[in-house]
Formats: sequence, C-alpha cells, structure tokens
Amino acid sequence: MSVNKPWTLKSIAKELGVSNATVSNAFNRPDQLSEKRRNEILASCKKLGYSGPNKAAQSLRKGKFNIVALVLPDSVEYMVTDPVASKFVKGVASVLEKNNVNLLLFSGTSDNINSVSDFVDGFICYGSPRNTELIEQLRVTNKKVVTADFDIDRKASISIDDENAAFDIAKLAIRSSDDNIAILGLRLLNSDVTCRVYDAPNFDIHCSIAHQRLIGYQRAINDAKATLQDDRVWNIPESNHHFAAIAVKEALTSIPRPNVLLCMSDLIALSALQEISALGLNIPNDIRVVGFDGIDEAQRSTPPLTTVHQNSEEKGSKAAELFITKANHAEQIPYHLIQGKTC
Amino acid sequence: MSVNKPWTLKSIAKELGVSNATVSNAFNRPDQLSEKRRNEILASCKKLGYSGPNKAAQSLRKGKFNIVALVLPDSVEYMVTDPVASKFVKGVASVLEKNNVNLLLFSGTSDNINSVSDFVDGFICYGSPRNTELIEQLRVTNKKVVTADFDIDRKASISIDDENAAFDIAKLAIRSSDDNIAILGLRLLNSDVTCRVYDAPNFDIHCSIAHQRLIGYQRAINDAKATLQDDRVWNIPESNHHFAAIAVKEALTSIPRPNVLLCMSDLIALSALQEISALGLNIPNDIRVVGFDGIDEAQRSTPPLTTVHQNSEEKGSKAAELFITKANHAEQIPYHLIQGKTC
DNA sequence: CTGTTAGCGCATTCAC
DNA sequence: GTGAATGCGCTAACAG
Repeated sequence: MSVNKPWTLKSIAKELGVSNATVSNAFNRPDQLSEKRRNEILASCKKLGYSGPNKAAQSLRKGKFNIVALVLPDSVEYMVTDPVASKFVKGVASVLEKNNVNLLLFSGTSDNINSVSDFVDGFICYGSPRNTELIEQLRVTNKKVVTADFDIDRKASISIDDENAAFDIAKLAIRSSDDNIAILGLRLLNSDVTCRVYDAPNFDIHCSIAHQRLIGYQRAINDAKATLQDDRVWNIPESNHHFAAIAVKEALTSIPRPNVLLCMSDLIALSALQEISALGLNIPNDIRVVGFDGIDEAQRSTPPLTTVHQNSEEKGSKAAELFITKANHAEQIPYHLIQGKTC
Repeated sequence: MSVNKPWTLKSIAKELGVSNATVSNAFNRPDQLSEKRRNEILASCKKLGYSGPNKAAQSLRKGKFNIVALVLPDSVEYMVTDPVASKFVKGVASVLEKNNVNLLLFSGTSDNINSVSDFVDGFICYGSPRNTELIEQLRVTNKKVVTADFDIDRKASISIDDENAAFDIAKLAIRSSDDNIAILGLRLLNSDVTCRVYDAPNFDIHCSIAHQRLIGYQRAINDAKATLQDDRVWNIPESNHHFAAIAVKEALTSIPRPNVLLCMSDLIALSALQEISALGLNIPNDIRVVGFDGIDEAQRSTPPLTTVHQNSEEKGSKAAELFITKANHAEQIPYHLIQGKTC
C-alpha cells in the first residue's frame, strides 16, 4: 500500500489479514472480540498510521455527528463582544467538550439551518435569532433543539424567571407613585435601530425575554401605583454603548426628565451612568438606575450598579446538558439581586 | 411516500419521474440541464419539502465539507475572555460566512485533531496551542492549515512584524543607558504559572511571537546601551489580570525597582498601571510602561497607554482569506505605535 | 440533455 | 469469533 494513500478500514483490514468487521469492532465494540485480539489490532493500526474509522463516513452511516450548532442571536461578532453571551458560550463549550461533542458557531443572521442540519446532531439556540425565519425552521426540524432565554413550542429550554426578576429589581428602583419612569428595553422590537416603543402590547416576538421583563416592570409600576407614560419605553437593538447611548440621551432630554431608569441590560445601564454623569446629575439622588445581567464590569463602575445577577455560564452549561441528556423539559435557574449604589 | 420519511435524492427523483442525476444536476450543476427543466425540478422539490442533497453524504462523496476548525490557543473560555482573540475570531467568522463556510471551535487543549480532521476542510490556528502535540499533528496533516501569530514549517501564515514592533515600542520607553528595565512576557515558557525566566535563549517554542518580541526588546536595549539584568524577565501564562498582577508585583518590589516596564500585552500593561497607582507611584515619571496590541480599553485607561496597535480583526479576516484562496505564503500586516501618556 | 453505474468509507446484519 | 453483502445518500463518469 502506498504510504501516501490514507488507510481505510478496508485496506487496513486486508493489510492485517483480518476482516473489516473485526477492525470496526476493535474500534467501536470492544465486547465483540477478545481483549487480546483487540489490543493487537489497535496496536498494529497505530503502528501503520491508521487512526481509526473515518468520522465523516461513520457519521453518515450512524446518523450521529458529534457536532452541535450553537445558533447565536446575531452575528459571531455579537458573541465575542457581549460579555453575557460570552459566558454562555463558555458554559456550553465546557460541557460539550467533556462529552466529546464539537461546537459549530452558527450566525443568527444566516438564512437557513438546512445548510448545516445534515451534519449536526442538533441545535442550541441562544436567544431569539435576528433572522426570525430560523425560529420557524427550528420549530419544524426533527433534530434535537434546546433553547435558552426563549422558547419554541415544547422544546427543551433553559432560562431564569425573567418576569419576576424584572419585577423585583423594578420594585427596588421605584420609590413613589410620582416617580417618572423610563424603560430602556433590549430587542423589544425586531428592529435594528434605536427607537421608542409606543404600542407596548404589540410585539413581534411574544415569547422573548424582553417581553417578559417588560411585563415584570409593568407589574412593579402598577404595584407602586406609579404610571408609565406611553412614550417612555425605548427599544435598543443590541446591547452596546452605541445604540444604548442614543436611547439614554433621548430619555434624559425628554420632559419631564425621568428619575428612574429601568435598563434591560447592564451594558445599557452603564451607558446610562456615563451619560448621566456627563450631564452633571447625581446618582441616585437625581436619577436611579437599575440594570440586568450582573456582569463583572457593572460592579467596578462608579457607582456600582444595582442589578439582577444571572449566571450565564451556568445557563450555557445547563443548555448543553439538556442537549446531551436529550431532555425535553423547560428548566429555570435562580437569579439574585445585587444591591449596588445606583438606587 | 410516507410524509414522515425525509426525501432523498433517489426517492425524490423517482417521485418526479426523472433520473437522480438530473435532480443532482439541478441542484449542483445548472449548466447540465435547461434553465426551464431545472426550475421545474427545483420548484417541485420545494413543494414536496426536499431541501436539497444531504450535506453529509455530499461531503463524504466530494471530500469537501465547508467547515473549518479554528484551533484556539487555549480553551474556548480564553477566546471569549481575551479582547484580542475575540477580534481575531470576528475577522475569521466574517470572511468564512461570506464564503458559506462554517466555523468549528476547536480547543487548544484537545489532545488530537483526528477527532475532527475527517470532516473539516482544514484548520486555522491562532497562536501556538496550549497542547503542543497539536502543532506536530498540524504539521503532518494533509488538510489545509493556516497559522496566525506563529509558524508551522512552510504553511500559510499571517502575523505582524513582532520583532520590529517590539523594538519600536521599547525604543520609545527606554531613555537612558541607566534605565532599569523589566520585561513582562506573555507565554515565554510553556508553563501555566507566573514565574521569572532566567535562561532567555532556551525557549520551548522558538517560533512564538513572544520570542520574537523578546528579541525586539533586547535589540532596543542594546541599541540604547542599556542592560537587562538576568532576573528581570517574567513569564505570564495567560493575558489576564490574575496572572499579570503577580508578575507586576514581583517586578515592582524587586530592587532596584524598574523604571521601565515592557509588557507583551495591553492587558498586562493595564494591570501594571493599576498596581503602580496603588503604590502611589507616578507614571511616567517614576515608571514608564508600554503595552502591546492596542485594545480599545487601553485608550480609555488613565493615563492612556502607550502601545503597539495591531489590527486583530484584519488578521483574522486575512487568515480566513488565506484559507479560502488556498494560499501558502506567509503574510504580514502593518502595525503602528500609539503614543499614549505612559512613557 | 438524460439514465445507469460504481464507488466515497463505513457499520450492521446474517450465515458460517 | 469471521467474512460477505447491503446500503447510509450522494456525485462523477460515461454511455446513450
């Protein structure tokens, strides 16, 4: 056999003078042959440079690929930019690695999961993908699907209790029925610009965490007998300073100026702190601000942010575990409030 | 045909009453049949719910997978934590996406590329992987390999001129032959603890960027007729505050105290700024500090860091382009100095 | 332009 | 324990 031609199961079997079933069994089904025979074969293969059955062929045959596609909410850029998403990915990766499953990054802006679904065992979907057609595709695929921070029918999912978390943190921020409240929402609309949200009940994505958080805020507002003016909800398309600053500026320059800012992410809240300082206003005396997520950076800001902490890494590892164990239930993990100095 | 059984090329061909080659051609080789016939077939397939040839089988047959494995220097965690690595990934992802190639994350701590090499078209390797056995495996694989920030034989590679960049920035920092210089190196040794490096020439990895930067620093030191004491080089295993702070503290408490700190990453330099402030020392009067990388954060520090800027995202996109175009030359991209206020 | 056929590399049956 | 046969789903070559 030419040294350049890579070995195949067949060719190595012939070389060793055994049947190909035997070689296959040596690698895949130890119980089908004696320990001794197996070790001999494996040793010979190693010596000859055959590193085991071809994975692609094996996958085609078995219908098992050991790859899972991580469907990101947005482009890959988003994942590496957003600290919350990063932690999630880290959690997913650690569990998959332990199970010898490979991780394929799949952009939420792609137009079809078909391009990969033939060679992955399934999907872990983190948040609602920007291209909403993917949701429908994920709904109908017969591959395993686990969602995080949003739901698709009765597929396995992992999240926190966003509504109650939002309620709790908003209760902390709202002190009087006279408070002037503004909500800086994250992806409340399926839009890619910062804008106000006038028709609160009419969302594109009803199952989104943004929606749930909004309900929680609203409940806290009602609970405090305060009111939310209908031009005081903003939509921010991505959790970053660029888009957040626009909304924050609009909010701070609107009359009457809000004295409570409910932010759907810490990054948004941090932008708010920055703008508020720039205006020479005092936190929390003039304005109280609360965030959401509990990223490390938020505890190092001045003043440290009052926010909801959720363990994104755990969320990621749980998502991967749900995938591996083929679970199909919805799971929630706990959150807790971090009492900073911004309210 | 049962509605539940997914279509195959064969079954759909039979259903449509055409040969399977025709269906295959309709999807893959438009020139092999009339426009009209092709459209008819594609339309029928769509109507019946056949979304095209199975990718796994197609890949096995063609030997083309449209997946590239990105070999990370360390675990996935590293990638999402390090701002420089993040940018690189972003650059890679954007180009691959444009070419309909999927990105598989491959940890630099894995023990064998064999686990994936049967179903990827090749590897993009970012920096020297923590498990150095992978280097040898990448060297001998017959799959396409592109390396970034380090070299494997004559495979395609992308980097900056690390030696000259280090020389340039060090020249900025060193002002007199009396300067007391300390070097805070990044991965100079294949160790996972922070420690001093005594035998400068004896590196595990001779082709590493750390090595090249060290040579550049050394050249600048010689050029300034200054000297580097042999206990003034530190090895930091990962570019983060935890490991960096240890080295910084050791350096700052050694006698005579260094007045020039050459740091092999901005994150290390930022840690240094923090520790120096904590000691009540003045930058740059008491100590001058220079970094490497030019991350955004370094410009927002007080004082803003003097450093080398390299475009990591471009490095990533170039790496992907080298892969896509099957190039096999070494390429360098430019760097430039950022004159901050730390020296 | 169309249909037939022989693999891509493997795992699983079934008889031996 | 072994070896031959079948097919996972597809593409390329070739004949028509």
